[in-house]
Amino acid sequence: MKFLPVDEQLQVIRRGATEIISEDELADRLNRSRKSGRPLKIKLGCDPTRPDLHLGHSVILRKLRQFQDLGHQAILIIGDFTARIGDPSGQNKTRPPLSAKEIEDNAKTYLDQAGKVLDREKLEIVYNSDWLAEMKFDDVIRLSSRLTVARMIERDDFSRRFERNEPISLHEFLYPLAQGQDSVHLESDVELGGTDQKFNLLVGRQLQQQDGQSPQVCLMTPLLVGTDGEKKMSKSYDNYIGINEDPNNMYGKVLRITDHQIYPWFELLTDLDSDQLKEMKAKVKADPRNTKHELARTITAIYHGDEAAEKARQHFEQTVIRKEVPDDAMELSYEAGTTHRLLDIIAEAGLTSSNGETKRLMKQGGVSLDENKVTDKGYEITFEAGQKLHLKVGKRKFAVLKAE
RNA sequence: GGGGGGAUACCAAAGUGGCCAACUGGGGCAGACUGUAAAUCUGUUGGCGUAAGCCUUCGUAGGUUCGAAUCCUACUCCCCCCA
Repeated sequence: MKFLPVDEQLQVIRRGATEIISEDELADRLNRSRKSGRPLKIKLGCDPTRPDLHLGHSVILRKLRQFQDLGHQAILIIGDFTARIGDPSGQNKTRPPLSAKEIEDNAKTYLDQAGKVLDREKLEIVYNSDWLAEMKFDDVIRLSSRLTVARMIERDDFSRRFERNEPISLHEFLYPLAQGQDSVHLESDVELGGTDQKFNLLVGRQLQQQDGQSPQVCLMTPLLVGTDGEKKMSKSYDNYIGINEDPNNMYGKVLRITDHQIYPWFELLTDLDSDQLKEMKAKVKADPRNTKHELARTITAIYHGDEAAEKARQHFEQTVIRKEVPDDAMELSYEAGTTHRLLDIIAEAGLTSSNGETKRLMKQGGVSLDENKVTDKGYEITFEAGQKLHLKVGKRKFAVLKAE
């Protein structure tokens, strides 16, 4: 394996990274790896508790991919054992432990989705139950003696919970130790994580050092701000864009972000090089509208391909800008001469979750037939042969009613 | 082991016998507006029903009462203080 010159590698690695502890050590390792021809071991742990990946997760996965492309060995740890604890980082609640079956299913889903970002062929996948489950109580005691309570509770997620009288279970203290033990076991050279992982990553460093290994380099990426423009992207805030999301939704959701997010998203979610990024920065200012569309298209194309991205753009223009019924709207057929209540048609098509909701929408002007709002709850349609009606329910649900 | 506090809809949080399907805020949804699915303003936010009305919901199970989220009993879970 031939490696790029160290400074070129560093340039790629640095992109979008918040902090590297430390860069000198990293350069040093890259140098040695280049000389010996041995790739670095890059560790990323994943938590198989919530299997649906979103663009927020993709930031760190993309970073791992970059290391792969530079010729290094990416190791993805499925935290099947640590998932039984639940990472307390940034949490204000104890997480409920999962069953073995749930973890297994989640891990599979996770890999399917992560495979869209990573090079699966070159990826090493390990399960941390392989070594953590083997540890004796004795080993656990020795491990937990390495960190003091004071150090633990100075973390703000713990101290905050402590101050607010929220419960902290004792086993949560073991999480960073377990994660650190992973690094010791794998003898990792670099560990990746979000900025919220700093404490955990540093524990890995400390444990390696105490075990006579050279401590891993810690690389942190920023937490991606979600579609609400405020909080980090997360499923529980419902401000996320899933990796598996269909192209139309993906495109539309990207377009929803605030203007000042456009640039960071380019930086963290796309492959533009530093020159292109610089150009983008200027573009965002000059023409936010089109630049945002470009962002939406780029991101959608990464996960669904160019063609789907282009279709998504058209879909958006059609439905949101021109407020027309999209070409791919569901079609419902009715026998000519029959009469149906619109309420029932909507219910049968599953466009709303209850008749109450449909009535509410009607009252608010959210239901229309061929561009005409229907506000009468008892509205009935008698179909004539060959008739075609465009039904719109809410902002994004469409159907074409046909009479045969 | 002892003492105290708590559990309300998606989340937070009022309500302490009828006016409670339950104040308010956040979130969601819709309308107007917009380059936008952003921001803003307005409305709306358990189910069935054209409607009158009915049904389900305030930790769980019983009870008191014409009537309970509200009172009583038991249970489950959580938090704090002292040890």
